[in-house]
Amino acid sequence: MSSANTDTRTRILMAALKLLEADDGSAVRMSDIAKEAGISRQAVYLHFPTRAELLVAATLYLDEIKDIDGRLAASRNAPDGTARLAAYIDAWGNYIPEIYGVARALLAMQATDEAAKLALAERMQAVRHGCAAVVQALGNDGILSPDHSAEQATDILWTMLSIRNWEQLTIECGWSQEAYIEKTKVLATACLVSDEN
Amino acid sequence: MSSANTDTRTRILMAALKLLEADDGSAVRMSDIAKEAGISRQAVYLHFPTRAELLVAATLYLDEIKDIDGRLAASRNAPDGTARLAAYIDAWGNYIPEIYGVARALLAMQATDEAAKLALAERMQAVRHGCAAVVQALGNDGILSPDHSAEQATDILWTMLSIRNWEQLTIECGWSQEAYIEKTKVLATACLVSDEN
DNA sequence: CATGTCAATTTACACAGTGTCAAGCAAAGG
DNA sequence: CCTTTGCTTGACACTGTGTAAATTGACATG
Repeated sequence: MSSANTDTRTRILMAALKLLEADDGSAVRMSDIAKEAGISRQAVYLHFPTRAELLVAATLYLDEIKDIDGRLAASRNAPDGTARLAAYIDAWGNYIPEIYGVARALLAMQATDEAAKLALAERMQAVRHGCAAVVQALGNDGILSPDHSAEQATDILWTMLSIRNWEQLTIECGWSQEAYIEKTKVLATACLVSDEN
Repeated sequence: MSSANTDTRTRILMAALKLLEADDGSAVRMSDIAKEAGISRQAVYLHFPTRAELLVAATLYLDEIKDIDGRLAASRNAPDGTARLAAYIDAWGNYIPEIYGVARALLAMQATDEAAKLALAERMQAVRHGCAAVVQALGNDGILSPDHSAEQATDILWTMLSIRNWEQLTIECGWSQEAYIEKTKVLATACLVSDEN
């Protein structure tokens, strides 16, 4: 039946997420996921033809659970460009640690697997669209730095908000999540908002 | 003989670098390197016990060839903090594309291989030291932004100059190398240099 | 009740890539 | 001439992914 089908599929995804959120995300094997889900390794392949597709499905499932769309959408209600920038950094920046385990596995896979690469690129493009909207709002307020075109400003914000940068600042440099958020707001403002005022 | 030994070892490293600089760096296998060097796969293992150690040796060899130390040292002669920041971004930023192939392979390996991870971390710490020196110079000139401690400023510059950011801006966003260098200078200045003056 | 279907199982296997091991060979140097 | 050094060939173990075939158990429908 379709519901039992969905249950097993969901169990696999939950098992994958649980393991990916543990310390070493990239080392999760199909057999580990199967064991965690309480089914055979081959049964996993009945639901997901490849490891890459399982990981992609896991990220989509995670987005659904965490309601990333709703959280990012909240930043669209901010009254002006500056508030919108801050709200977007809050929403996305605080989302990163929740998806880091899965993202890390996907990030590692993209080096070798084309499917993983495309899936990740697609998801990152969604973030880029959010950045473009923020830049647009800054432009509408007339406070976008004249140093950059809208396109360049989007590239800059998108790069500042990359998962890799979050990883480097929090995990490698030891910044707290709060410090990361606050500093990123300050830096993004310094880079994108014109200072005459 | 020791010289013949060194010759073969060097041939292996040159072969590895040649392949790693080609399009898909992470897919270079031990057998590919052996073939390129004109020796058997097993002979490679006589010189390098693991793939990770070969890659690490390749980066060290590349640094030697490209004289990274000399190039980074040049920035130490800059007259003031601002010039030193610009010189450092010039030196390191223009070095990145030359080592990108090898760096990418090492970056991909660090997800699974502890040796690769440590080697890369060590090399990146060298860059971080350069960043710390630049921040120190800015501090001596009294123009370091009061928003950040010296440590934080170092973390920020180091993160801005990461290979991942170069990759995202030039390869994914399509910026030219010149644009990357110029923009990075502007952004680093906006983030680190206090604007009262 | 018989039949078909569908999920999942077990077992087995193909394949790629890393790393190990053993035997042998060719050249240089005492 | 004999030993050492550097490399070769060939075989093999191991891990992890993905494929395939035969089987079981549940359940629904004629």
